[in-house]
Amino acid sequence: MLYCQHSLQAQKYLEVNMRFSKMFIPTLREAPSDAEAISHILMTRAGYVRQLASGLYIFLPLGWRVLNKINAILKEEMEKIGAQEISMPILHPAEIWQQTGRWDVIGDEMFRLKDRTGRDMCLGMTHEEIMTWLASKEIRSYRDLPQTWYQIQTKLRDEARPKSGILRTREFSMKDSYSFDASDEGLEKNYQLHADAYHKIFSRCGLKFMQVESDPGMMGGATSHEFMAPSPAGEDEVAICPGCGYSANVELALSVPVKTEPKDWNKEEVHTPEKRTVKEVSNFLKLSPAYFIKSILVIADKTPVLAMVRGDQDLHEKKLANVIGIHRPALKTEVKEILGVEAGFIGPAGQTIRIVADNCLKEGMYISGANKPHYHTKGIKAGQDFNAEWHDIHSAKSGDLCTKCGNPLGIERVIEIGNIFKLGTKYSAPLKAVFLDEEGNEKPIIMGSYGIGPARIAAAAIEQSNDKDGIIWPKSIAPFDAELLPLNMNDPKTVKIAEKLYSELSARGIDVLMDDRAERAGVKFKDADLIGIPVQIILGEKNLKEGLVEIKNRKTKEAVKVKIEEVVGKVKG
RNA sequence: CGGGGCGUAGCGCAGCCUGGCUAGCGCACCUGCCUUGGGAGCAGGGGGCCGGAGGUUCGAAUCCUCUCGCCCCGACCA
Repeated sequence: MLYCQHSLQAQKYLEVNMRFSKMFIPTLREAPSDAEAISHILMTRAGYVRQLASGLYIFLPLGWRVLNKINAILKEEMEKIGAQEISMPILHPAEIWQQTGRWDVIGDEMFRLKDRTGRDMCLGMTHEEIMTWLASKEIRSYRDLPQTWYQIQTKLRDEARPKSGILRTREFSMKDSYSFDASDEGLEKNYQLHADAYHKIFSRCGLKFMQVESDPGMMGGATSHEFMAPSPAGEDEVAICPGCGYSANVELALSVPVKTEPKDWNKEEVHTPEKRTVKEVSNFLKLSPAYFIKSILVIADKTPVLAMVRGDQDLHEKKLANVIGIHRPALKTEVKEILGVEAGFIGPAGQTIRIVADNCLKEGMYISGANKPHYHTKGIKAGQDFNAEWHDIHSAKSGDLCTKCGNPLGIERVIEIGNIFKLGTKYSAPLKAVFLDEEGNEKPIIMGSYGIGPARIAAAAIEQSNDKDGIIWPKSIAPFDAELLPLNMNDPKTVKIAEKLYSELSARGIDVLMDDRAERAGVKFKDADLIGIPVQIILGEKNLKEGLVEIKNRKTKEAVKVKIEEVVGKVKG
C-alpha cells in the first residue's frame, strides 16, 4: 500500500515535470552578448544552461536530462567491458599528489587549499593518484587483477582561460576509468576494449568523430589516443591522411613538406639591407620562402639551442619541447650575445651551439642569415655548411605529405571528446601499487586511464547539428523523445486529445514534453525548434476536425498527417 | 600571464566623445480586452545604487584614478 502511494506520487511528479507550463525552461529570444560558440548560444537561448561565473555552468532541467542520457550510455558501455562504477572524493590530501610529483609539476591550474588544521589539500583535476592509492591499499596478488574502475565525477581545474561556453570550463563532469593489469598484454587488451567502447559510445550519441594519435604529455606513458569530433568550434587540430587513414593531433603529426625544385647555387653572400624576416627576404630576392631556413634561438634550461625549419614552415613548440625539453624564446639581447649578430640575420653556418633542425632541411640548398648584419648566404647545404640533430619539428599543415603513404594531408579543427592513455607504471611505481606475480615477485601494476567529457559530447552534438532555428538533437541524447504541440489551449477538443496522446505515449515509455502553455502557435513552434526535440506532434484545430495530427521531423522539417489513433505507433516506430 | 573589447531593467541595446530636465528604446514581465498554424494587436502598469570605490566639478552614466567582473585573440591546457 505504501509502495502504491509512493509510485502514484512519483507518477504525478513525473507528469508535472513533462508539462512545459510547469517545467523550468527559460528560453530567450536573444542570445546573451558574451556567448560566441553556437553550442553556447543555443544552450543558453533554449534554456539548457546558465552561467554562474567564468567557466562555471548551471545545468537547468533540460540540460541535466541531456547529460543523464549521455551518462546512461556511458554506463552501459562501460559495464559491457567489465568496468565497475565507484565514486571518489573530489577533495584530496596533498601527500598523494606529492608522491607522484604532480603536486609540484602542476602549476596554477590546480585548486589548492588547506583544511582547518593547516593540512595541504587540493581539488581533484583528475583521479590517477587516488585510484592508484586505492589499488595500492587493496590489490595484493595477480589473482586480484585485472580490475577496471570508473566513475562519472566532477573535476576541477583552474583553467587559464575558460572558453566557448560549456566546452572549456573550470568545473566539469568526466567519465574516467582506470585499468589495472598484471602485464603489458593485459593493458593492451583493456586499452583496446576502451577504444572499442568509445567508438560505440560516440556513435550511439550521434556524433561524427575520429580516433587520432595524441601526445601523452604530462600524463606520462607511451601511447595515447584522442577521440575528436570535427567542428570549427574546437580548439585542437588534427592531421588526416585520406590515403592511408593516418590521423594524429597536429601536436605530434608527422608530415613531409612538399619538396621544392632543387637549386644549384654557388655559395655567395647577398646584401639584404633591413630585410630580416623570411617574408621580407623572400620578397626582396623574389624566391619562394621554401628556399629559406628559418632559424630560431631558444633557451632550454639555460643553454641556447638553435632550432631550424624551412622558411615556409612553422616551428612547433611542443615537438621541439619533446626533443630539448621546456624552453623559451631567446631575448633580442641574448641573440646578439650568443650568436654575435642581431636577430634577422642569424644562420647555422659557423655556429657551435646545439642545433636542432627539421628533417626536410637535410636535402636541398637554402638561403639563410649570414651571421653578419644585412647579409644572407645563398647556397647553404646540410652536412657541408652545418650539422644538426634531425627531427620533425615543424607544424604539419594542409598539403604536407603523409610520411606513411605520401598522400597530401588535410588539417581539421576538432573538439576533444575523449582520450585514452597507456600509463604503464607511472603512478603505480611511486605510489607502490604492487602485486605478487605467480613466482612471488613484487611488481608494479600496469595501468591505463580513459576519459570522456559528457558535457563536451552535448556541446559537440549541437555544434555538429543545428540550423538557424535551433538545436537538432540526435535521438539518443535528446532531453525528450517527442514534443506535443497543442496549438490552441482554448479549444477543449485540442486539449482533450493532447491529454489523451500525452498519457498514451507516456504509457508506452516515450518521453514526451507537452507544450501546454497558453501561448500562441508561433511561440510554440519557435520554442520547439529552438529546444530541438527530434519529433514534434502538432495538434491544430483544422486537422483535428478530420481526426488528424501532424508529425514533424525537427531535422528535415518534413511533416506527415496521421490519424490520431496511429500517432503512438508512428512515434514509437 | 600578455594583447583587445565590454559592464546602463531579466535579455538585447542607445545615451558617454562635447558633464546639466524625471536615464531612454525594443523584447520579456504584470492587469484587462482581443487573438490562436510560425515569437500578434490595443490600453494601462511594475522594474535601474548606470559593476564598485575614490577624485574633479555648483552638478558625473558621461571626465580622471584605482578596482572587480565578463568575453575574444595569444600563451597555457596532466
